[in-house]
Amino acid sequence: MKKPMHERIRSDFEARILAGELAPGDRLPIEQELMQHYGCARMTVNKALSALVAAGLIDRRKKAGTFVARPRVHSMVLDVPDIAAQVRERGQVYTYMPIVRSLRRPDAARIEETTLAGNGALLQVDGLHLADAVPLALEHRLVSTNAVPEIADADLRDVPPGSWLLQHVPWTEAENRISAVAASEEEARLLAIPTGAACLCVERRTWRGREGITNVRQVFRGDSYFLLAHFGSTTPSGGAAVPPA
Amino acid sequence: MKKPMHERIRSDFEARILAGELAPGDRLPIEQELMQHYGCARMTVNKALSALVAAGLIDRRKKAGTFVARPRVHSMVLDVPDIAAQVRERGQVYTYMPIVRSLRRPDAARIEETTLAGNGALLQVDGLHLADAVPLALEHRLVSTNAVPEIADADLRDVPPGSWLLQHVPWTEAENRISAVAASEEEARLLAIPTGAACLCVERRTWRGREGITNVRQVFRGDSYFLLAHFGSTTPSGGAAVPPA
DNA sequence: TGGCAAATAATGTATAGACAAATATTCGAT
DNA sequence: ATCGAATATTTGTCTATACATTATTTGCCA
Repeated sequence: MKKPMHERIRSDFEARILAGELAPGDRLPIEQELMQHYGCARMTVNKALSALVAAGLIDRRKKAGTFVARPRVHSMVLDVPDIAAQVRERGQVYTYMPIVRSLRRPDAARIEETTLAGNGALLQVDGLHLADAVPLALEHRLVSTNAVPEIADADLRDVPPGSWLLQHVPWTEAENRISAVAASEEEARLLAIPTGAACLCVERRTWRGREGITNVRQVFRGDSYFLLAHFGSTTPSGGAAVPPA
Repeated sequence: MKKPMHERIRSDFEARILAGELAPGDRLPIEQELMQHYGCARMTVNKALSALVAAGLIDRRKKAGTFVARPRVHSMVLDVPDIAAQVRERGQVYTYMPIVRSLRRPDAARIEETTLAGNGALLQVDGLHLADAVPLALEHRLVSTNAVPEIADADLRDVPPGSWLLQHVPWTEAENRISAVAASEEEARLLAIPTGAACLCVERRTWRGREGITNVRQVFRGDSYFLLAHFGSTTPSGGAAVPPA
């Protein structure tokens, strides 16, 4: 319980804001009052309030004062799946089935391919993720050989390329686009579902600094998979896979 | 150009880390060296590095030093949208069309309803979100009147209940379940899509402390909507809606 | 009254110094 | 050589003070 002073001030106000005791728009005491109330220096108060600004809980304006911010976006933590690990965690047998592996030039008609490849080549790796021998997700991946030249020699027959990349290439930035799509005829055949069935589609792009590393599109059977995102103190299990019916 | 010193130090290292010049695990100079290099006081260096710690870009250990953090693989930030704000941000006209509003006892057969309501009543609010008069999402919401007694008197004819709740009730914990579903016959009719079409489904539960506030299920037209999740420093726009074709 | 300029109140940044806390390293005793 | 204690290094916190910045308010003047 011997938290530092600035942390105590910070969490005090965090708690009061989250509890609704301080409503959006309410004004907080000025730093002078707070340093008297807590019996500390102004720099200490300032550090606490700066942290709340960084967290988006309050706004501060010179001469005007400090105010509780209006909540805008709900930023939540999304647990991005490592499919293999997740399936095994459920006690199922995970299998990866390679479909396509080809080293090629980017298709000039596709902007995202030329953007990713730069002046180099692309490795395309398609495959199927299975849980207990039942298709779970179809993966289509492009890797920039500029960013990851080693991958041309890697053995990707048993290891899914996502796991291989995680081991070998650190990334600094990533973006996921999550949508619902109807299974195309080919996707449906590979996933053993009817054409047009609802599937969860995750498209992820990964960078190191400005340089693109890999783009991947994963199509999950809609009846077998969902993603979990949460916000708060309790940290439940990560993303979750539901066994195919 | 006249950025404050601590901000200059912070962004310097942010840039070098994101560019890959400083790789995960690399050690940064100690504060003494940095204050000499930048010609400033140690508190200023410390403030800059503290900000990078808060951003998750570096780790610091006493006596050991400061190191570039390994990117957390599993968790990304998901920006959960306020639908109305998002649609307006795209320059479209947002409309909310109420469908059902009923104050009732929880259905004893549904565990999630009794759990949410406690010993109080439930307000059920169903409605349709439209962008430029085209259906975008169908929303089914339950609100605990124990947690939010004021909502019984609120005028929810024009304001979607999600926006109203955002303004009036802060929450401390939330969980999202994201999946792909096929539109039921009724959903398809309201969304003006074929029965069975792929839709993105977001089911969110929200708490303040231990007390449940609201459960909501939003079904988005799959051809019109996706979610964005992000990891990294550059913070682009939040979740995004695509105009219906 | 209206508009512009000065005063003022609040936050923002920075300093030098001090001590606390944690942990890697060194050194000593077994 | 091994374990444990002492030491040194590095970050963490806090203070008291100073001046800069900015937006609000006041007040003067037309």
